[in-house]
Amino acid sequence: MVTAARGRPRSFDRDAALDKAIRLFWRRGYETTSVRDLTEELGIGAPSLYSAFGDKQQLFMEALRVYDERYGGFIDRALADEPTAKRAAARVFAEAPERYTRCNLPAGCLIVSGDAGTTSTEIAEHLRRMRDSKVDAFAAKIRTDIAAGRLPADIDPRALGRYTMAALNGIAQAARDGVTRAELDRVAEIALHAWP
Amino acid sequence: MVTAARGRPRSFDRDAALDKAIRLFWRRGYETTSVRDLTEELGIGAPSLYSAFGDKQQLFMEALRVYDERYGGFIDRALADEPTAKRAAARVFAEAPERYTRCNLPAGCLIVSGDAGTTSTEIAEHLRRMRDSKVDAFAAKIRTDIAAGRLPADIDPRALGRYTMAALNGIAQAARDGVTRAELDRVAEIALHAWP
DNA sequence: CACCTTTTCTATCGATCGCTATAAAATTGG
DNA sequence: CCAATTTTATAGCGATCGATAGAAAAGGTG
Repeated sequence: MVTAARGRPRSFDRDAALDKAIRLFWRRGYETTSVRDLTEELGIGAPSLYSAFGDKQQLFMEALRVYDERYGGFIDRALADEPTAKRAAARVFAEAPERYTRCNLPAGCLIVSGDAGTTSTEIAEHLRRMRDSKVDAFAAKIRTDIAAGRLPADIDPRALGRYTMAALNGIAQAARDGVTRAELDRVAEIALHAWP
Repeated sequence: MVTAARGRPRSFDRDAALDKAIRLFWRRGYETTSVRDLTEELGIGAPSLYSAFGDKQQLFMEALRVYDERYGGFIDRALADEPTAKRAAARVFAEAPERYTRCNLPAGCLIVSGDAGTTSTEIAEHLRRMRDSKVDAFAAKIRTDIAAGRLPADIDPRALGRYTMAALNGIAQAARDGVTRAELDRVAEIALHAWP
C-alpha cells in the first residue's frame, strides 16, 4: 500500500492546479494576481487553496520552482549541453524568441517580470537571486573558456554574462509588449553579435 | 496682474509635489504606489491631491510626461544631436548606466518598469506606446543612415532599433537589481558591439 | 466688516485585499 | 453501523484600496 489516505479525498488535481497558477502568475505577476483570481482560475475554494499550497507567497515560490524547470530551464540546459559559452549564448538567443511568444502561454518570462510592482522585499530578493544566478552560471562558463584559450583573456566574464542576461530580459520584455516572434528572432541574432 | 487667484491659496508647491510623485512612481510603479503613499510623501491630504492632479491615473500620466523630458530625455536628445544612428546609440549606451544609477534617484527607468504588474490596460498601452516610439525613432535614424550609405543596406532598421532599446531596457532592469554603475558601464560597452 | 471662492481637514464610502473560523460533506478504519 | 479524519463550501474577519462628502479655514473683493 502507498498511503493511508484517510479522510475526504481532494477533489482536484494538485499538479494541474499548480500549472494554472503558474500561468496566472506568469501573465499578471505576483502582486496583481489576487487570491480570488487564483481560486476562480483553479476552480477551487479559498480554503482548499490554502490547505494545498500554504499561503499566496508559498504558492508563488512553488510556482517559481516548477516554472524554472518546466518553462525557463532552456537557459540552464544550453549552459549544460553546449561545449562553449558562446555556443550556449547562441542557442539561448536562438530559442528565446520562440520560448517567449508561445501560443497558449503568457508572453515573456516569469522570473524576469514576476516581481514587478511588488512590495514584498522577500519576493523581490528571491527573484533577483534567481536572475543573478543565471549571470553567475554564464560567467563561470565564460571563465572556463578563457582559461582554455577559447575566448580572449581581456574580456570581463561577469560583464559579458550580465550583458547576455540583460539582452535576454530585454527580449522577454519586448515579447510582453507584443513584438512578434519574427522580429524577436532578428533582434536576438543582432544581440549575439556583441559576443567576441 | 496675472490671475485673479481668488479663494484660499494652495499651501504646497505643485511642481515640487509632482516631482516627489514622479520619484515615488519611479521607485514603486503605478499599481504598487497607493494614494496614501502619495499623500504621505507629498505631505498633503487626499482631497488636495485630487483637486490638484485629478485622480491617481491622471497624476501618473502627468508624471510620465514630466519624467520623459526631465529624466528620460537623454535618448531623444542623443537621437536629435548626434549625426549618425550609431553615434546616437553609442552616446545612449555611454550615458545610460549613470542615468540609471544616480544617487538620490530611483534606479532604472519609469517608462520601462512603471506599468509593471498593472491591471489597467490603459496605463500598460500608454507605456507600451512610449517604449515603441523610441524604437521607431531609432529605426527612422537608421533608415536615414542606410539611405546615405553610412550603414549596410542589408540590415533591418526596425530590428536594430528594437535591439538597442531592448538592451537598454535590460540595463535598466539590471540597475533595479542593484548592479553597480561600473559593471553597467562594461555591459553597455559590450551591447554597442552588436551594432554593424 | 460681510460675501464669494477655493483649499484644507476630518471622516468616511463601497469594493477588494489576503486569510480563516465554522460546520457540512466525504472518505477510511473499526 | 459508528467514530475519526480530511476536504469541502459558506461566510466573514480586519486591513487597505481609490475616491469623496461636508464643514472649517484662508484668502481676495466689496
